[in-house]
Amino acid sequence: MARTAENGTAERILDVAEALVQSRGFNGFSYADVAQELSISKAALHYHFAGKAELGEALVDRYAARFSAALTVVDRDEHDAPAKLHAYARLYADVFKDDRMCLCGMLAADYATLPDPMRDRVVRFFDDNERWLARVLDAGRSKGTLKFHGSARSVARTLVGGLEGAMLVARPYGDVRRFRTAASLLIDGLAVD
Amino acid sequence: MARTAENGTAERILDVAEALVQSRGFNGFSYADVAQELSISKAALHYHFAGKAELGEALVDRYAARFSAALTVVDRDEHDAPAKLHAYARLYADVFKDDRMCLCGMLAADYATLPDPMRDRVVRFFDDNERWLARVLDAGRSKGTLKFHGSARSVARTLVGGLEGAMLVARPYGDVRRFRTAASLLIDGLAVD
DNA sequence: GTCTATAGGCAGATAGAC
DNA sequence: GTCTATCTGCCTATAGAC
Repeated sequence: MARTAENGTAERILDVAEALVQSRGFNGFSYADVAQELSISKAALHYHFAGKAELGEALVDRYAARFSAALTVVDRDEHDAPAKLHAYARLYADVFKDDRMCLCGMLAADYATLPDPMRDRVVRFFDDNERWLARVLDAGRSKGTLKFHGSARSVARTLVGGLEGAMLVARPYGDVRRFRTAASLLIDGLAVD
Repeated sequence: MARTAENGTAERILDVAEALVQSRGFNGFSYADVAQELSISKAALHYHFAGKAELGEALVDRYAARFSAALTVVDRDEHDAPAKLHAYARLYADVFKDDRMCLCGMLAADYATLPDPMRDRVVRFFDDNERWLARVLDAGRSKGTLKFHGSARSVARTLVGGLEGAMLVARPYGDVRRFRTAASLLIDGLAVD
């Protein structure tokens, strides 16, 4: 595989940084936090990621790639639109652990303070999600398994916002059920009677 | 009125700090930012608010009081449930200006890093909102002007989350219409056909 | 690749004069 | 009430040894 040894460390840095950003926000964690958690020096972090901005970019890239891969799996495993939507909501619910919320939802809150390259990536994440959802919604309406008013794109945006917001508000209560109930209501509202 | 002169400064501090927190988050602004904007010294800020934590508490208190007062006005001016819900959504839309989102939505993102007194106030804000909405929803269902599945409390939570999330996601796009479209879809889904 | 040491800046906060 | 001056600590980042 000719894989260099540094790969392990970079991944572990991303793992720790990701958890920190998801729970504390981009301005709520430091290189020192990551270094301490991994028992390495701050300087070592700078070897793998030039600065916080570059670490942030890598964070969103990896998160978006994983999410995209998960959507591909959903497309492969679920064949009707309602099932795809429930699987989609489950992806969000899986994120909701250890005080975490969606990485990009958190970064949307931090948006005003983010460097441009990170901003672009966050917007692209939402765009990709909306596109995927709009496709599922359109297919469901055509097949008669879903019904809704307005454009598929509008409903897709409402769903993304609704799920992100459900995580945001559920987190202070530390209660996953709060998220799941909201997610179910959002999606069941699209079911045919 | 026997109102002391310091009142003006404290209010202006709160105004500036509020705007900063709503756009940058609680960890994204500093006493120096507020001081510079008002052309006063950081030490002057500490005279009015002992520390950042106390400033944060005052911020949420004032915001919650204003929101509560606005809900009272809605109750007085609007008499059917659908109109109240639309007025409620308008309160949110009014907040969405100059890169701002709901103060408590932003603080929900920062929740893991907040001091306890601020946490309690944020949760209370959401509780109050849910209680008000649940009351409106129940009344609307009884009167036959609204229809929905599940408990009024669950739908209330879904609405709060949906609206907060709609702001969160619309902000990176700097597009109020994105928020309004989502808000309309959420509320129109409760209308009787 | 990882370390120690350190630079340079900004954070929140305090002391004491006016 | 507001100021200047200052403290302490943490932040991101770099230099240079191993």
